[in-house]
Amino acid sequence: MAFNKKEAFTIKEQELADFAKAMSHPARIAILKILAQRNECICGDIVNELPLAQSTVSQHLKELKNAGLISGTIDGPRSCYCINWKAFEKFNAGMNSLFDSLKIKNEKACC
Amino acid sequence: MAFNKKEAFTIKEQELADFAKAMSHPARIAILKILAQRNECICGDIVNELPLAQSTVSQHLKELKNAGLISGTIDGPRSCYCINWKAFEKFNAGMNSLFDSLKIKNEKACC
DNA sequence: TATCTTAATCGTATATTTGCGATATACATT
DNA sequence: AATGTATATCGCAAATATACGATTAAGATA
Repeated sequence: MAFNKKEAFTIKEQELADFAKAMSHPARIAILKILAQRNECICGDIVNELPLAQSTVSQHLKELKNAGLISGTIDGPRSCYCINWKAFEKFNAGMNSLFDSLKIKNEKACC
Repeated sequence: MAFNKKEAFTIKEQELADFAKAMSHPARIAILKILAQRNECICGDIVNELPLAQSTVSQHLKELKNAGLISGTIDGPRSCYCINWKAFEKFNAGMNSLFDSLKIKNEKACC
């Protein structure tokens, strides 16, 4: 019964939801934080910083990459990841367009 | 084996992730959009606007409420929901503090 | 009181996510 | 060539999320 109804919504709604989903786990927030704090690209040092197995971290990195929030390049035997800054700007823009109307009408809210 | 490792991360990381999770489904984005566009509180008209069963919508509303993104009050036989504007400000602040460092160092990114 | 309307909750089926160990792959080093 | 190191992927188990119909509860109306 639990068929996927996600495609019944607009592309914009789905995109915003996908962004949010990519950030919906503390491990992935932590990864983004690490990437943001170090200005050089990081490979598997991330694994050492997190309380998770290597395979699990790799999986989280893959999800962030699929969502477009980070990009990764292979550098010899290791991988290098960076934040995709433009993706976050897009996310921000989507959020703003969602709530712009609210900012104006906010004072009329009843609960 | 898939024990919940979420509590191994910081409170801030968990809070940001919880926010994101609440918005990680297009139906919930759509609900927020409806609440933002109408400046008066909405009850179950939301159900009519969405391609989902009443029980499913109710479940999504509950999740948004648990996450603190909306508030709801009972008005006779119906329920009235509103966006919790302060919650979104907090979310925004959390996002900004996550990426402030990146804004400065961005030009050094290597991939 | 009997009935209707609105919305929450329960029970259930299915889908997706999370996490790990094991394995595979790819480059480096000896 | 053999070994070591770094990472991705596979396969599996457990946990969570999604969705719906049925039921319940509470207020409104006949």
